[in-house]
Amino acid sequence: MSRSIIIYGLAMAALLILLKWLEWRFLLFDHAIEVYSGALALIFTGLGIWLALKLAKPKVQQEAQPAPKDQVGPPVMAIQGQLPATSDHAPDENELARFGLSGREQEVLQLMAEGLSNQEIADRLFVSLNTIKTHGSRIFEKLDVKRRTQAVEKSKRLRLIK
Amino acid sequence: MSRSIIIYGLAMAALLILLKWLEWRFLLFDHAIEVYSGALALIFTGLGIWLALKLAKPKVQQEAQPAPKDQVGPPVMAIQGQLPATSDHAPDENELARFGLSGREQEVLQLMAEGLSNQEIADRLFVSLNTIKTHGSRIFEKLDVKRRTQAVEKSKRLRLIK
DNA sequence: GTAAAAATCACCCGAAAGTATGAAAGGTAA
DNA sequence: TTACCTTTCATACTTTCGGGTGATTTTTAC
Repeated sequence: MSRSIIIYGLAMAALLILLKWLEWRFLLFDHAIEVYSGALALIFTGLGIWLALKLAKPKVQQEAQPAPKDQVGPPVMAIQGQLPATSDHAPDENELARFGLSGREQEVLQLMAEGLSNQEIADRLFVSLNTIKTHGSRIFEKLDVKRRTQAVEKSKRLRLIK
Repeated sequence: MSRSIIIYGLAMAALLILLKWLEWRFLLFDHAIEVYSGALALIFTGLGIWLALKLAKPKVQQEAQPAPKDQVGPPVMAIQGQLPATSDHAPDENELARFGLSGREQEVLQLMAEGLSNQEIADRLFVSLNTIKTHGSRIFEKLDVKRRTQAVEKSKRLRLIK
């Protein structure tokens, strides 16, 4: 993205230099300025379109390698050795340990992932709403996310929960 | 869309006229041409961006509507058994049609699933927060859920989104 | 060209989520 | 016993979500 801006700047500089050259080259023309203007306008319109598409496109940025969906092959060999044979629906213990989620926190996270509200989770676990909020904050902190939706996305992607 | 092009044409004309006026007004400056060029470049870059945003909007999805005919063939069992012939990362068109989500709604839903807040989605799609809220309400209504977490859970389970 | 659908935006308001801070009880290990 | 962790709960506060309503503009379909 920032690269696009740099490229844009370079293109702008190059075109202005080109303009300068044209100015010197064809100074004779009376209406050169109009031609220049039109060409400039068209060129930079195109540049703008390109820029807009560049900037509007980038959608997903992955900051972590999604855990391979299949336990096949000789995986990239995790950060700290691992035993691959995890079942399809069992949380990855090693990944889990990486974030240090306590048992209760995992429970809450699981229920969050199922779409329950904090109040519903509190009722389900027979604790107060405030307690769930506290757990929630801890979870977000440990997973380094800001919202429950992010926590769910990340924990599912990393197979922390089923 | 065609109106956008007309507006673009008019804007270009107006700006060239403005340029002509500036030329007459400040002809004294030696480096006026550079200033003009820079201003023109910036203005038309902006115009290009605007144009791109206007024109590039309805470029992808759409035409997801032609399936009101409920060919209730294979869908329901798609949860885990064998997903229909669709690729692993492509939404299930049949399921999708069942809920009648529009193109924009699918986009918003996808971003919700990635953990973005309404404000972030609004920024990403270059629309207002209120618009995203409206889309959200429609999505929840169509999916028959109450919260975004539920919408994400359900749509992922039914493979409405990747 | 008109009608319908989709997309956009606004305002209000209550509910839910999340932050910050503090604290108390119980279990565990050094 | 002390130190630490987990779990529980509370109050106060800010932010985000989501419902309801109404509206305009743009696109698409006929």
